[in-house]
Amino acid sequence: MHPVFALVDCNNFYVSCERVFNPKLAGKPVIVLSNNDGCAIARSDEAKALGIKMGVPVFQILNIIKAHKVHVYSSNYALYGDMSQRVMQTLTQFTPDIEIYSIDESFLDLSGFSSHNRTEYGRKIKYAVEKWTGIPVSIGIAETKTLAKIANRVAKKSKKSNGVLDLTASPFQDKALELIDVEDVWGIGRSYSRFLKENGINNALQLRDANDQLIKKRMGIVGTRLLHELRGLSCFPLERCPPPKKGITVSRSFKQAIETLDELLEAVAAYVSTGAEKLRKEHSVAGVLMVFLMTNRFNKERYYYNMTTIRLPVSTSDTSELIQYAHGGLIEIYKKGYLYKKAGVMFRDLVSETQVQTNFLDSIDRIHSNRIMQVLDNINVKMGSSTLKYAAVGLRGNKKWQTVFDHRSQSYTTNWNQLLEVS
DNA sequence: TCTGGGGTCCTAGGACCC
DNA sequence: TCTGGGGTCCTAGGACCC
Repeated sequence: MHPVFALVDCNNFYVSCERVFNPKLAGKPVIVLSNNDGCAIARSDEAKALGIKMGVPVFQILNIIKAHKVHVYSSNYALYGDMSQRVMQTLTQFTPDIEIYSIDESFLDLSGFSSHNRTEYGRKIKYAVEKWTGIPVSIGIAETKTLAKIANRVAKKSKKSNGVLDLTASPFQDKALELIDVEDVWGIGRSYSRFLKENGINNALQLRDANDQLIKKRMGIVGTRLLHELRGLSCFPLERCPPPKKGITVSRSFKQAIETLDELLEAVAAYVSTGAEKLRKEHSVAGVLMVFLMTNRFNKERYYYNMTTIRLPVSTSDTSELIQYAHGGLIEIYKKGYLYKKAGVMFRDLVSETQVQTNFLDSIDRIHSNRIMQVLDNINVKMGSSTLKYAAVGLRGNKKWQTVFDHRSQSYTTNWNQLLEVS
């Protein structure tokens, strides 16, 4: 029997989250910005209609923002994460066969439903999510994940489908595929779409019917699987429980460029702190630590990037220990005389904290340091993150590297001090 | 002047070994 | 002048995703 997937995708998710708590934004152009209020990363339909592209730097669209009174928000990940959980919880009420694919998308397994019930069930799901969370969603249904993605896209576009489209055994499947530009197919990015267009393949239908050898030669096994998926042969099963993370990265662009090693040491200490916190939340320890720093990547003159890899003698999630190693690495790769714009740390070779390989030369009291980390995490959870932090992060406020969010909405759902006022 | 962050998978090539 | 072949492991870079 063929599997059947539904892809539930929140419409303009970050914008929709802002709208839930500020209904006046309905029907108006709204955008949400990346860190440091740098780029537009979410746009309402009205903002898209104004020609605001995904990822465009804000300074390039200031005139559009002004002329059309676009509402601008800094990103508020605490809020979006919380709203995401509510949406996913609602979906779980409908089926336990769910794969949470990203902050705003889930695949559901609908194989058990007969074909004439699926659209109706999709409508029920859509209605429930909107009613219980305030977030509008679209649902695409098909035999493979790739086709479900396409169905979802058509569902969003076409008035007739009204947000839910079942493409399984549909006489309109070819028409739907024809509507989808090849660059909008899941798995086709800039480089592949250029190649495909050079070969006269412009939409999903032409890609489905393309020559296998041509695709295989340029896109390898990835391309072959993609063709299978478009032809209705499922290659990507539903992943009910996500596999454990392979790495954790924390990196930030600085608000202002910095030159001195001292400031970089502070920034890196801060990134290690958040990373180690994430590590402990996952109950993992890292075997490898990588540190990198770079100048502005858009300035080709005087560009510098460097990275170092540190194998830790004993896998750990201890903040102060990791800060020490990271500082060692940073000193190694720092070069004087550059204007640095970004730095970061990566934890790799993660394993569960229960299976740490101890080292016979290890001189650290790990039971003691584990207890300190627990106390630290507990206080920061209860009193707000970074209530307690390491001196290495720096005590002065107003740091050049610190990320800014000048247009942030309140943290309606996650902070007691900022509950929505009802008037 | 101003340009996000965090992931995964695949592949090619080098190092090393027998 | 001739100077193997094959396997594994690791890494860097490319491509893609949200």
